Amino acid sequence: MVTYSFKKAERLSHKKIIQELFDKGSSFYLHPFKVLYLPQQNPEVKENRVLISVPKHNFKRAVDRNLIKRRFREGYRLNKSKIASPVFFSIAYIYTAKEILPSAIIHEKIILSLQRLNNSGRESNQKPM
RNA sequence: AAAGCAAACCGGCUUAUCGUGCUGGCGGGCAACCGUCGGUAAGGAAAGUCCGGGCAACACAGGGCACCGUACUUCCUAACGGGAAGGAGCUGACCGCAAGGUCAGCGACAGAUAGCGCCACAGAAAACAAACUACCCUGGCGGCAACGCCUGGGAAAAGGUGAAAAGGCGGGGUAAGAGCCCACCGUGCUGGCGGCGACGUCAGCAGCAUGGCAAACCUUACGGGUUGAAAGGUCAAAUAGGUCGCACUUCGAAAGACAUAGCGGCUCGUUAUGAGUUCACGCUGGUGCGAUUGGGUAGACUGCUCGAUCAUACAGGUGACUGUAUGGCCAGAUAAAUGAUAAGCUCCCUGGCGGUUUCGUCAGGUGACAGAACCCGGCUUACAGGUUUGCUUUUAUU
RNA sequence: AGGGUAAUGGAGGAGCCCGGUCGUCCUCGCCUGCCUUGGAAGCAGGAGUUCCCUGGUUCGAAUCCAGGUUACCCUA
Repeated sequence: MVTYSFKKAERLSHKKIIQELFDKGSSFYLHPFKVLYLPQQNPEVKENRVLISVPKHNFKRAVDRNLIKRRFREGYRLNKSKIASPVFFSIAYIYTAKEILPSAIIHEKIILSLQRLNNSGRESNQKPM
């Protein structure tokens, strides 16, 4: 059963975890995103946690920033089942494009980024073994 | 009917699938939470943060100075720099021979005889006025004369300069002139009447001595305590500390391993005094675990949404607004919910076709400005399109 | 959420408080000429600015007032 929900637990909101993610996490660029990720150490966490950030510098109006965040959340919600990694990640998406992209493109890019995450997830899982 | 302007109001709708925050019922779970069925979920500006108030904490004898703000009058209001009505002024239109009147619009509209200061350039002169040209008079010289030159005086009427030239216009008067005198207008003062008042109006007096700038300083009147939900309150991990207990170890023959004060490099060391123990000298430490405690960090909860509330009706008031009655509950997020996709409808625009004023139909496009963050009242700014009302213009019909 | 500062030739700055001969000045840059075999330096001359925008006050605004735009900074 594929669930399309997007609950609070799947959102990254703890200051310390975010700080750790930005300090230690790996990253890659995939237009229009910069993606940071870090395998989670806490064994109680049973799902991936994600945050989306849209710089105020690029989008002055709050309406535009909200629109991008909503399109991202929608795309992530529909495609998150494609994550097939054995470890759970903290993920940060930073929207680096200067213009507002349509939903279809954002969704497509999210799928691509999730596939790359899967690859790095297998690697990090094999290393400690 | 169309176009323009102004004001007020509105600011897409429906369905399907998936999903989000808050919340009620039921079921499951120790709990966190999960499932399910319901309810509810952004704006007219939520924006800019330009004013005002509530609320909260702290401060606070009274007065003055300084600083900041406001500025026609009366009223509305919790309050305001907001609003309403009115006054005076300016602008425009219309009516009228004119005097004037009506309508609409506009504005930070106190004081320049309280003081100090500034008024570039030009111009003779720019603020206790002033004689460049032209004007008038006296005297002298030249000349037949007209007149010219020089000296002394009168005079602000004319010229030109300037943003502004010292009340305006007309008449009298004069050598020429001058509020020097007079009428009207303007200005100032006094008084009567009307108005709560700004002010209006009438009468008298003053011959005018005293331009502008206060959005320069300033004066007068009135107002202003400071800080803002990151306020404030409650609970409270971790870490270090205080106290108590236990265990181990160290010192000592034993008691026991305490108290007070000072100093320093202040979780500790050292000095002094006391107390305990010993005849006396001397001695009066440390580690670990557990319990408890004050403050309080991370974090959580609260503040947090029922209110100067909304809708309707009636009443009062020219109006802003107020009162009464009945009914309603209308976001509470916090790395920050209110969305995505699809279809249809509707509105507007463009084009084609049929009718050819309205309209119908097909295809395509478009739907703005913009996202609550403690809450209200305003102001300002942004805005596709629509509705209503008023005014103006044009066309058609009667 | 609350608060502050700034905007002037191509670049940086002064001028603003207290309005006028201010689009004035300084440093660098640019252009032309001289000098040099040539270049640099130097010398002489020149061009270039809606003083962020829109209104208002005033005779007159870079300067005073109001509203707006943009940029930067501070408060956890």
